[in-house]
Amino acid sequence: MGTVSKALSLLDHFNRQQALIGLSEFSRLSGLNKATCFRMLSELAELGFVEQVGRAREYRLGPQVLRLAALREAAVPMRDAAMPVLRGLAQSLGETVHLSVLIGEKLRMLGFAYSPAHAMAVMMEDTDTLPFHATSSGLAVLGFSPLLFQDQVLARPLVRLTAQTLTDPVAVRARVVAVGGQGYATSAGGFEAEVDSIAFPLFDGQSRCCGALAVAAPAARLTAANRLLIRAEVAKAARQIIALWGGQVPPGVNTLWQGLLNGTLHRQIIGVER
Amino acid sequence: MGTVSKALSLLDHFNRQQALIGLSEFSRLSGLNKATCFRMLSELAELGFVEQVGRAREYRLGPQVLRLAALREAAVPMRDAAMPVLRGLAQSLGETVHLSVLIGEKLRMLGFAYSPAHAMAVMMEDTDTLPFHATSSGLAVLGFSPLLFQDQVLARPLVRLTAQTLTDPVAVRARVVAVGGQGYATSAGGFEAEVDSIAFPLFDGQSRCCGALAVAAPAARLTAANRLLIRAEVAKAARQIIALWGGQVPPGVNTLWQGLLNGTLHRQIIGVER
DNA sequence: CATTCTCGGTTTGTTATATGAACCGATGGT
DNA sequence: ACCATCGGTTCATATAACAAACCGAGAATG
Repeated sequence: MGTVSKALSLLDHFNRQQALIGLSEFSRLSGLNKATCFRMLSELAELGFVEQVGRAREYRLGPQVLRLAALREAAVPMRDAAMPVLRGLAQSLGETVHLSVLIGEKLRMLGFAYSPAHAMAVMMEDTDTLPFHATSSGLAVLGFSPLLFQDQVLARPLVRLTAQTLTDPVAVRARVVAVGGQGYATSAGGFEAEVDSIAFPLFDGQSRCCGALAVAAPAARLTAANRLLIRAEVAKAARQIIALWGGQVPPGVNTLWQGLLNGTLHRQIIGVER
Repeated sequence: MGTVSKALSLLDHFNRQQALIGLSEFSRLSGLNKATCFRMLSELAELGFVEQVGRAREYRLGPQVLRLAALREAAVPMRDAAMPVLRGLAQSLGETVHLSVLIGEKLRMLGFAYSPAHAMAVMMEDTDTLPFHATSSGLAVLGFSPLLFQDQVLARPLVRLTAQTLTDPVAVRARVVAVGGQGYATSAGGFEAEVDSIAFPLFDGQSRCCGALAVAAPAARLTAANRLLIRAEVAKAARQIIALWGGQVPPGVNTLWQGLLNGTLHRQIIGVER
């Protein structure tokens, strides 16, 4: 691994829980020598990627990332474009919604939206990187990614997070194939006990899968009827986001999704008649 | 300069005009060897800081910066907090407003807001780094920075941008001292001909100057009366932003600003009476 | 008040890594 | 057919990163 990668990997240790990290802690977290960490952090600080704050001279992310993000959004509106859709979806479903994108070989959370509808909701604060094998988002992405990428991911150790987590590559592969056949993915308690989720893949301009949109809810609230409604709404929102991003849904997937929408439309009409 | 700095400096060549940069162009812009650029960009790409796009495999900023910016904003709301104030100010004044922060030893633009009030407005698209000696923002920051920092900045070559640009360190130093005495800075055509601006310094929690809020307008629209109104409004907005950032205006500056507000209040009353 | 942590930061010889000139095949314009 | 330029690669060389040991300061502990 090159020096640049090491330095920038330091930034990966920041998360919503741990916004402040000291030098020694960086050394511990990264496994790098303290002197190495120091030099890297000094360089990062000089460039504004981190800044030192207060009493203990701990480090936190610096203002430079804001500038770059603003530039990126000006060139390629992505987060700004998607967030309103997320918020709308969270509100209409009354459940937590989150959006993740493929960065390198990791699936990373780009944003989320809560609903105030219920006192109990799935929290996403501490989730940064989504395991492919244990989340509906991960399965959704795998389901529409090249076989080569699937193999790479499934070759990595599949960590057990709950009693329900699938840790057998063969079992996961089967799920991935199923996802590819139905156009979306579901997960039941694989990431956190009693939390189910439904995820739809997102596609870029070349119809490559580049992320996922997911709804996560307490298993108890996901009745069969709810699932149908949610599935349809998330599909619609995923379509919106893909459109906003200038993406292109692969034809095969498109027809799969059409089916879902029609089915729901049908049920909604029935619902009105009742 | 360390490798990390070099690699991250590559990202500085992106701007709103040039969102896509090829390998050779990077080499030219940065003065680094093409092979060096390639390796660095490859590493940056792997981490998602840049991504390669389309036909010519050119590079652009990647989604990773969005993630980091979202984290930073979650920890230290800054841009998100300030932007509404900028927009409000732009609207109420009918002029372009911009916000810059000190990153390392550079003053970099973090955001701006336009007003639709006039067909002719000052554009900020292509401004990335503000020269200290040639902008009101720069002078505002210098006016409230430690002497050591002032010296460092004034020791650098002072580039002439327009016929009005002050390029004599002694003259600039005099302006800086004056700024310190009046609590804000003005600039007339020093950055771009026929563009005047008024800037107020911003302060962090330790009362250190960390940026500036500025209004830039065509010189013709800045009548004496307008200047007074603008000065008061920008002062108010700067106060708001500082408060939102958890900053602290130094006592001396605070009394200076009080004077400005009172003066304007007086004039506003007169205006109403007329 | 002395002891002992751990903290952020620094030093130094060693070694691994970044560097840069030349090169390659592809592409596109003339 | 030519030439220029593109993104990307190779390899000997030199530079910059590395790890361990060391500092002084501050907080906790006795």
